[in-house]
Amino acid sequence: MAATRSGAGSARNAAGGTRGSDRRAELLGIAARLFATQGYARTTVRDIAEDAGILSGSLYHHFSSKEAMLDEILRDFLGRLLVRFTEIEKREGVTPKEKLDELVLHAFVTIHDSPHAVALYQKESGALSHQAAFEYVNKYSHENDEVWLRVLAAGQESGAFRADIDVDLLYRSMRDSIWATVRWYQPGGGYDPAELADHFLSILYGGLLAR
Amino acid sequence: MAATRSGAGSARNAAGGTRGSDRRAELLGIAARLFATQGYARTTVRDIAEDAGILSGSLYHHFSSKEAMLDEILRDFLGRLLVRFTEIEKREGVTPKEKLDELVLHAFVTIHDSPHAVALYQKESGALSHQAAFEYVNKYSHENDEVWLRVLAAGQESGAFRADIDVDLLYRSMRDSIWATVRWYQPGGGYDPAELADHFLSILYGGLLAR
Amino acid sequence: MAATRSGAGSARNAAGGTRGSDRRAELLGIAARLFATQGYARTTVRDIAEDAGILSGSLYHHFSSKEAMLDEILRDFLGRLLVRFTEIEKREGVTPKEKLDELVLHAFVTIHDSPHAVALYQKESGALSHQAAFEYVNKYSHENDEVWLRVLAAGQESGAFRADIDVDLLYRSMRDSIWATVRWYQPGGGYDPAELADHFLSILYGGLLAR
Amino acid sequence: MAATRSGAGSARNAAGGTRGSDRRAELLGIAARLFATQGYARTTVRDIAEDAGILSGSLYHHFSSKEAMLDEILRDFLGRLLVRFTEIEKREGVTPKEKLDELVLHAFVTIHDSPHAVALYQKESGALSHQAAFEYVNKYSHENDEVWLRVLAAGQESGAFRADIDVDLLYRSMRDSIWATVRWYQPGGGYDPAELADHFLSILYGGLLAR
DNA sequence: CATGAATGAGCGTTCATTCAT
DNA sequence: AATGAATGAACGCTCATTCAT
Repeated sequence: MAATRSGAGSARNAAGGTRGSDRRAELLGIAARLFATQGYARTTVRDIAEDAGILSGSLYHHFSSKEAMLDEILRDFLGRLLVRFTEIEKREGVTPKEKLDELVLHAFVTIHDSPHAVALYQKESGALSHQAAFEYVNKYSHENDEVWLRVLAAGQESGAFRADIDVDLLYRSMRDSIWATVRWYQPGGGYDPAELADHFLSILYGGLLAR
Repeated sequence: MAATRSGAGSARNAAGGTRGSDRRAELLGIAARLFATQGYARTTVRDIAEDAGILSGSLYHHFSSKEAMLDEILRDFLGRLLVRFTEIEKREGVTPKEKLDELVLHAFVTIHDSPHAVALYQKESGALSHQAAFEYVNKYSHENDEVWLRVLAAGQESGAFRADIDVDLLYRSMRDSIWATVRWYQPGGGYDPAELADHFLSILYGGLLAR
Repeated sequence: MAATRSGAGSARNAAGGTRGSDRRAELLGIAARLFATQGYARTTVRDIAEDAGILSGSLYHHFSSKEAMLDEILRDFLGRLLVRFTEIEKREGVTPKEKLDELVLHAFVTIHDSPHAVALYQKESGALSHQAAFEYVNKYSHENDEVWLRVLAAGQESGAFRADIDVDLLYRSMRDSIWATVRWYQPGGGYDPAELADHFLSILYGGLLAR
Repeated sequence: MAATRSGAGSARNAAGGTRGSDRRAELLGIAARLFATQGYARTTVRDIAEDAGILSGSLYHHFSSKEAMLDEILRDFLGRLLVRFTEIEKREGVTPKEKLDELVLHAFVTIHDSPHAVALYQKESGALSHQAAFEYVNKYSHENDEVWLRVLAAGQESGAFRADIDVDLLYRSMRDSIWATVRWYQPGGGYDPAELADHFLSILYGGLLAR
């Protein structure tokens, strides 16, 4: 859907540049911020329109519905994420541990770069997962999960990671603890993504106990 | 609050049990389940009433508002939690590591016993934290945080836990990863609270790397 | 209706005195006060019940509906008033001016004795006058009007009152200005009914202009 | 307030008239009529909308609440009234009696021109006077009272009016009897405002008694 | 007599959406 | 592109009333 629309957008604007597309992106940015901050249900189309300096009816020139905005934001976000994670997994000549390092780092970088989309996904994916129109959210999520699980399993197989660990449980633990960071993370607020990744991995790899 | 009311109920109703109180509790249970499942905003009072087999107006015989139901659920849940956590921290002749074991175990037990209240809190506390009427949610949360942070700090001081770890970051990591379990945990579905606690602590204490 | 009910009441209580009747009167007093103070529509049966120390459902043991309470209050009030006004008009060997004096005095005395019923009537008669169930309010009011108009006309005929005055307009003026007193009159607050009557009549008879 | 808005309206809409403002005014007129006829509490927003040929929700495009409609009606009415009364009081080279003549005449003209606003004020001011949001009603009322009281007192001081009269009582009498006219006054129904004023003043000045 | 749980209709209000201009 | 008036469904809530206990 994101592709369809942005295709239509650029078709309309073939000569004049991507002015329409810019406006779309701007509006989506506003929507993402509000959805992330207040929750999708609590955010009204009037909130979004007001923030953009137009009337709510005018939003419908750009998007067919409030849900379509949510859809576009999530589809774009999850798509990009999967592309990057897959890229990391596919890297050749790289150990599973190094891949895990990269995955974790990229997750924290994503939180830094797209905090609203991340927060939005965290907040709403639960409610969305039972709606037919958002089937793809489950699909993307599942594919992302698979990447991480394969890397963890490869680490166990290679003997780098402890064999007595349930990778399913471990992965859920890691995932939740990494992505939940978005709730308190503030760009330029004491930690940068690399530091967070380092710290997280330091505990993960070495454990809490002193030796 | 629930205790107060059920106390009043049984005083009035010494012989026949606390029938009125039971109804309240029943309705609160339904509300908690729906709030947790669909989100507070998406749950209508008609949903709750229908589930209870009455009309929406009849709910107001028991509760003054939809918000009052949310309030009672959260207050009760957070109150109980703080009492238990504080109890664990205050235990004498117990090492910080043993206290942490107990805290983690109790968290997983709480997820098992009160999954709806936990999920509800996870979902809504963010939105609630800016509302004056739910100030107490922040207060309780903060006090719970303090218990865990003191135990972690004591562990560092005693030399049991690594000194090079930022306890704030560590605590957030642990907290998010433990409580997020509620999203997928199913009573009687392969794991019990003790297993989850053991597994979690095993990774936490020993780290992921094989030796 | 008032007669019917109070008849039924005393029949029920032939042996045991008028205990039931007292309770009725007490409840009607509370209702009258609240109707007068807040308006009929703004007063809920819960307000009345709460003021009486019972639950709203229990009111229906005494009265068949909220409207029945209003009905009984108004019927009683207007009935008594008409009896007294008629009595005054019928007095023999009394001049029209003296009758007018008496009517005015009795009006102020009524305001003193039954402020709630008066205020209630003032407030609600307009809305009631178009409802079939309250036809009798118009009837009573009209009969009261007729008494006053006959006395004023007799005064003109006797030569005591100016002949160039439109008695209809005059009566409405007097009526509104007398009964509106209830809005600010406070028993024991500086004026008593006789003073108010005197003052009112002094201006009415003598005019405002100095001579 | 109406003036402000219609000003804004015509600025936006210089050529085509104040269409938006007209709609507001039209809706306010309908509301005023219904509030006056049935009472504010008994009038539903659905009544108003139906009368205007729209749905109740559509009213909220023009007004933020039912109360806001009441507010705008009353504020506009009381504001205008105070302006006119003050204007009359301030007139130079005019005796107190002549000022009183003008005040009375203007009151009857107001009843003729704005019967709904007058009736609405008469009916609801009592209930409103205890609500913080309608504080201004008391303020305006009190200022209007003061104008009349000063004119009456000046009349006494100048020797034109009887000195043995309690102006407070007199004013309340006059006020209630004048404004209550709205309950039965019908434009084009036998009396015009000037006749009513003349008749009222004739009795007031000359008294009822024949000489 | 009174309780207390429940009804059912209706209320003021919100909000995503439509559409003529 | 945008406006602004309107829709229609739904929402949280109120309240007079009923009735089994």
